[in-house]
Formats: sequence, structure tokens, C-alpha cells
Amino acid sequence: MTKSRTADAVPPAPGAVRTARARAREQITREIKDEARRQLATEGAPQLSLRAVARALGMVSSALYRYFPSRDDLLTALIIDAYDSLGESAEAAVAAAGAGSRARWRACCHAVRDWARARPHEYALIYGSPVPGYRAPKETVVPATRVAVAISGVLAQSWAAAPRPALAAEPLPGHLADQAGRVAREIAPGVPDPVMARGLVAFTQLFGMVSFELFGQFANVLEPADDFFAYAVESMADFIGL
Amino acid sequence: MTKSRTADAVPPAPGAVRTARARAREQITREIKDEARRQLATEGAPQLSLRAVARALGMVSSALYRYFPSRDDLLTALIIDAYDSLGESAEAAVAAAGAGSRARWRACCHAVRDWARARPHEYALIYGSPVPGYRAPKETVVPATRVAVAISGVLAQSWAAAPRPALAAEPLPGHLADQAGRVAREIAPGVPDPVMARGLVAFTQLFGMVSFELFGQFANVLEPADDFFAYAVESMADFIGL
DNA sequence: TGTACATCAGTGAACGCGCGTTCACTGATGTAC
DNA sequence: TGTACATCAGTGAACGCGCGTTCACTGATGTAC
Repeated sequence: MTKSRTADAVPPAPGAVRTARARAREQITREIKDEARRQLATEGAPQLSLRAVARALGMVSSALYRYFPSRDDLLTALIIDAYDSLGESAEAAVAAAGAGSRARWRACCHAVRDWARARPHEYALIYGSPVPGYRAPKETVVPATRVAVAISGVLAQSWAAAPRPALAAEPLPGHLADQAGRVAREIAPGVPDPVMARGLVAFTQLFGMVSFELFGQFANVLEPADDFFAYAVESMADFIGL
Repeated sequence: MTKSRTADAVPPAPGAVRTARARAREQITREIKDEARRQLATEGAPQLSLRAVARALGMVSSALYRYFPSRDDLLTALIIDAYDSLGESAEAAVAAAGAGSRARWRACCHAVRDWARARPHEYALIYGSPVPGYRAPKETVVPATRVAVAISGVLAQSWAAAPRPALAAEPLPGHLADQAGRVAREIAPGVPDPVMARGLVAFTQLFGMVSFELFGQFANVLEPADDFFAYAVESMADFIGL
């Protein structure tokens, strides 16, 4: 488990031995987050209530403050966990997909969708409307980029294996070349700006579709959305030159 | 103004004369919605509070029940207004854009983005994560489709003027042909299924980008997003064959 | 191994606040004759 | 045109509920010697 500053600020156990107290603390921290996730499903993030979580666990509400210094810190922990869990799914799917770039892209997209459908409220927590009054701290930034990094890796690998000069030559408007260039330099080395720009389009397309599906915008039109999703994923693969 | 069943259930004034009472009612209904929209911006939809709205208007909270039978009905009115306002912007942009399909598509996309950036919280209300515990009633369905209808109109016009047999011949997976066909029959007559499917991809792309921008997913990467947005809009225009 | 002290988890009461909704009421506006 | 009655907007108190956070406290666990 990632050591979250807010929840697990435990004095490092001397040696490898974990005291009973430390193990109990870890487990209860996990139980609090699990219960909070459960409540996310019925109440939504803005109404997530410390008191209700405590009640469900048979604790008194003030006891939670031994684990999370405030409601926002609990939210932060849930957000980081969600990003990490989604990121892990995407990375695992890419790793398991074999060598072809298109297969990897496809696997990554479907992993994102599957993850989101299995945990719609965690998805909403990280890709829905921002929770009013909550400001995400810096710790969330890195976990938030894992899917983008996974996709960029696929793009970089694809480009290295089979560059397409025609795509690389396309002009980009205004600041977009700079912006795409900065992204490429950081997480997709070797990928030309225009190809990176296309990758960013595909990236927003992916999450746009998942959000539409989960937030009910496809109701009665594209439901079930499986075939539409698969189709768009292939179209985007063409678009980014895989 | 659209006659909203919940708020304006006023006995039809005999003749064309509007009584002072009816005019006052209309104005106060409007003031309530305006104040509620203002609070949306600072609190977000889930925490929108009747009491706070009443307080801001110098009324007692129970007085609001003369205008909206419940909090959810106020929310519904705001949602319908938002869809209508966005739809109107899109329609107006298309109408003002001249004859070319590509120009119309472009105008429509930018109108959607501009509207959303000007009213981020109303956008979140209709395209963000669903408000927990709120179920949208049937009255919201028709206003919700206006942008889709506007875009479909552009697609139909474009196809009628310059059909592209190559696009029309593309295969679609599974149920997608049926689903796209049903949409085309309703709002884009004459447009072949594969072209409609592409239109649906472009449609999700549009809202995916706007959501990403407004919900902060582009932070520090694609900000300002103007050039990226413009680029994606042109790419999508190519994709749907405008 | 045994004891003294420090650390920590959890309790229960309290603070100060907010919410949606109902209800009996007053007084002004509108309508029918 | 004037009067009697019905309709309606807005009041103020109340119901029953929820929330995050603080604080002094008890008793169990862990640590140093």
C-alpha cells in the first residue's frame, strides 16, 4: 500500500515487526475507507458524512479523527486510492495485451471503461464535477496521471516501431504545438507534436465516452454502449496512427 | 418563457391582460431561479439550499413553497433552463454561421464551449455527475436533446449536399448500426448509419473536451485550451466528413 | 523478566450550526354579482 | 360602481433531523530501563 501522509503517519516500526497496534490501525483505516466508498455509492461525494461512516462502523464520530484529521483528508485518501486503482488497471491491461500497439490501446481503453462501470461513484469522484469547497492537494497529482502515462507509453512504443512521416508533418494551431511538445517530452519521448496532439484528442474521447455512459447521457440511445465504445476505440486507434 | 409546470401553474389570465399578481409571480419566480443559479456557483447543486436562497431574497424560507413545491422542483427548473439556454446558443450559432456545413459545425462547437465557460456551474448541473438522490423527470428530456438535434441537422444538411459513398459503406459492429439508425431516423433523416455513428463519436468528443476543461483535468497541460479545442473541432469535422 | 511511564484508540458530551417541510395565520389582490 | 367572497403571497414558529469538530477523559498497548 502507498503510504498516505494523512492516514498512515505511523512511526516506522523498528525492524520488520509490526506491532498489534500498527496492524489494527492499518485495518481500521482500510475499513473506514471501504465504508466511505460504500456511502459514496448512495450519497455521493458532496454528502459523504463522517458521522454516518462512524455510525456504520459502530464507532463514535470523534474516533475517526484518530485516522483522518478532517473530512477533506478522508476525501483526499479516497481520491488517491481511486486514481491508483484505475491507473493500476490500465497499466495491467497494457502489460497483459501482448506486443501490438493497437491491442494495447484497445486493452487500456476497455480497462478504463470496465473499471469505471464497476465503481461508478469512484469514477465520479475523480472525473465528475468537482466537489464544491474541496481543493485537491498536491498528493493527488501523480496518481492522476497514471492512465495518461500508460497511453503515452503505447503511443511512444508505436511511434518507435513504425513512424508515420505524414502524421508528423501536420501543422498545429497556436500554442498547441508547445503544449503537446511539453507533454511528449515528459511522458512520450520521441513522439512528434502532431501525433501527441492526436493522442490528447483520443484521451479526451475515451473519458468523454465513459462519462457520458456513466452519467446517463446515452440513456435510451446508445445503451448498451459496448459496441459504440468498441467502435470509437478503433476509430481513435486509426486516428492516432496505431 | 417556457411554461414550466412546476413553477408557473397560474390560471390563464382572461384576455391578454396580465394581472399585477401574475406579473409579480413571474418576476419573483425568475428572481428565485437567478439567486439559486448564483448559489450553484459557490455551493454546487448538491448543497443548493432553499433556505439560503430565501435568505438572500429577504424572504422567509416557507414562502418559496408558493413557487416551487420542493427543492427538487427548483432543481428541475434550473436544469430545464440550462438545457434550453445551451440549446438556444447552439441553434443560434448554427443559424448565424452561413451555409457551409463545416462552418456550422465549428460554430456550434464553439458556442457550446463558450456557453459552458460562461456558466460552469450550470454546465456541471447538466453534464456533471448526477446529483445524488435526484431523478430527472420527463420534462427534461426534450430540452436535453437540443444540441444533439442541432448537430444532427448540420450532418443531414452536409450529407444531402455532398454524400460520401465511401463513408456510408463502412461496417459497424453489433448493435451500433441499429442504434445509429434509430437516431438518424429521428433527427438526421437521410444520414447513413455509419456517418451517424461518426457523428455520435464527434458529439461525445465535444462534450468530453468541455468537461475536461471545466472540471480541471487539463490543468497545467492544455491551458489555455483554445487551440486544442479548435484543433479537435477541425479533426472531428474531417472525421464526420464535413 | 518486571516495572514505570508514555503513547495511543476510543468515549461521550457538547458547541454551534444548518437543513427541508408543515401549518395556522394575516393581509392584500382579484372576481362575480 | 360597490360590495362580498375567494384566492393567494408571505409570515413566523415549530418539527425532527443532520452535520463537522473539539475536548477532557479512560483504559489498553507499547517501550525503555
